[in-house]
Amino acid sequence: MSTTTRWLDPEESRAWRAWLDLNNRLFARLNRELQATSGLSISDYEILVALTDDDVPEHSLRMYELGERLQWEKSRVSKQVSRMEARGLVERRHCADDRRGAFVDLTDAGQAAIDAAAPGHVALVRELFFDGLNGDQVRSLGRFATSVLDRLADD
Amino acid sequence: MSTTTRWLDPEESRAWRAWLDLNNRLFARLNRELQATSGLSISDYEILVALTDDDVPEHSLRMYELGERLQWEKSRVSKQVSRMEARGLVERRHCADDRRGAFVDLTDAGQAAIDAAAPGHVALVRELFFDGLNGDQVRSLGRFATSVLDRLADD
DNA sequence: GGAGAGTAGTTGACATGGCAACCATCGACC
DNA sequence: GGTCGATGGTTGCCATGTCAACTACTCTCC
Repeated sequence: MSTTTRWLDPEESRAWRAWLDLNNRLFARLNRELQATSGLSISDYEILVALTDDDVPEHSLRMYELGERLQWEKSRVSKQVSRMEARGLVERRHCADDRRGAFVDLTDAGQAAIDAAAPGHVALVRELFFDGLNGDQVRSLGRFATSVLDRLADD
Repeated sequence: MSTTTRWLDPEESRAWRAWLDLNNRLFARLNRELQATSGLSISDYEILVALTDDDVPEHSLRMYELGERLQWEKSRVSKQVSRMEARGLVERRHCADDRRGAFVDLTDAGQAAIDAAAPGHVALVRELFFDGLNGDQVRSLGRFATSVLDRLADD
């Protein structure tokens, strides 16, 4: 506690600031673009992607499972689903087995929305993020992300 | 527009998801920690860091300059400063030269808050982010961030 | 079969961000 | 010196996220 702080050296400081800056702008840009072209927010998009994942039968998930997959708070899931339900992108359905529970079902409109939004979104991610990275760099980035996630695991 | 979408391959997809996940959790963790140990949010912290930067005379900046440095919307700066002013961390001061303008001054309490918060915050950034990166990797991460930022520049 | 712990989901209070509209002032130009 | 576009800042409205409390079940164990 009383140890002298090891501040970031200039190289690290630059890298850290660039990282912060990068993320702010990247997400802001992706969000704006998504909003402008398809009326979806990043959060909408993430829900829709989760529901259209290959291993999701019937495009339907329990609330809590959605939360686990996205690593979201349950209240966040609940509110996001409410907003999207109001716009007709998903529907809640009561769970017969567990009367506390609820399913979230993708609607046709939701499917249409993700179909319309995905190509442009992926293209932008590619353009901004992956262009200029070769295979090795993608792998090393992946390793780095994974190693930080490991250190974050003890939540 | 009618071109077939080039979806992300499995490697890219993993890297992208890991990246998203990483950022969510990293920022959440840094925020929680900062909040718990010093009662500051990341946004508070960023403002205080900007005001205590070496090249800032008198720990005082014009609102618009704060916005430029942080790359924040002006309304965001205004609101954040209001909240921090209410807690005594900064003060607004009228600008004599330009009667539209306002300075933001760091208060003693603000200085004390950043002094108290910085060591723990930096230590956590180091522990979570830089540990396990050698100098080469830091540099290559920095280059990557910079290259993406360039592509984002046309905002 | 009933008490109590745990789980699924919702809600309310609050902090935060973005966008657009607004006000006041500045500055350039006639 | 007056007009008009640009600039600095604030505000309101809305979307989003967190945390903590609350409801309603389910499960375990006696």
